[in-house]
Amino acid sequence: MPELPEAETIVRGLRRTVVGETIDHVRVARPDVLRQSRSSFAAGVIGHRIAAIERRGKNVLIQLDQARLIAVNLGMTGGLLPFRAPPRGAARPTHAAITFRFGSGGCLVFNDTRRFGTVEALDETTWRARSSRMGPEPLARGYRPSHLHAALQHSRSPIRSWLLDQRRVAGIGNIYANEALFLAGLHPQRPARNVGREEAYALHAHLREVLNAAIEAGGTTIRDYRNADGGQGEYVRRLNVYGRNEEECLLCGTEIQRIVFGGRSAFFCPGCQVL
DNA sequence: AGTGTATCCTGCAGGC
DNA sequence: TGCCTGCAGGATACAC
Repeated sequence: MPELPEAETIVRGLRRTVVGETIDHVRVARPDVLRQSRSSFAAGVIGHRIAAIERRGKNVLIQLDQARLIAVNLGMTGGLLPFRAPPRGAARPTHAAITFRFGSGGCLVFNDTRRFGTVEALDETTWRARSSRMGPEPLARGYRPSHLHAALQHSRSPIRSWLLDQRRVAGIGNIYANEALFLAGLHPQRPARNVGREEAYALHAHLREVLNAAIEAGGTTIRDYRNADGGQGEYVRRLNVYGRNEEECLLCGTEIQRIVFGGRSAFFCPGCQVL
């Protein structure tokens, strides 16, 4: 589910609600989302204060005191829901996997229907090593079009697969990869190394444009995704190709096509994106 | 270095 | 109504 814009929306919501809270207790309802034993996870979080909330790619980072943090990968259906008091009745999350209880009486729930998400307590050093294996942040000021162009030249893989690889660029998933490729006029199966300078520059600009616009819209809700307030992402209204197969291209009227490669659906306009 | 396939899960839509 | 198939914002491991 959540890509960079959805993770960013969640991060912004949590900054307003859970920073400053102290974790008094943790309930692990679904141990399979942990990447470590229940006991080392509990030992790594209990008694710690939440100092800040950050994002790296699609991961939400809950920064704790004493150089520790909780790294949350949201997977396909994961979400982080803050509550001022223990939720009752209809407000209760449907698939609570981990619940962090605060000294204030509030709590933070990692809710994940399919449980492809992961939650892990780490120290900063371990996280930094992990983070160094991920690609650059596409929205970072220092990430230039020339960097994208240069990196593309090393790979024969289809550009859509290249964009989904978190080791190459961090945070891009299937929705925004497809949308940016449409705006840049690039066929999803175009070999990365064949993308010319001008095209790479256009892709860089459209990637940023799509990600920024999606953040502004609060993300994209297809079915599961909800922000920290339970609201939906409005970017779904601005999708040009994702999920629009057999509909007309909004630019040229050609029928949007769906193909499958790399185990994922790709959506494109055969008129605007010629291989 | 690629690709295809399978795996981890649940839920929903569509066809019959 | 119910059963079946296919599909899903992700990540990884495997064989070829």
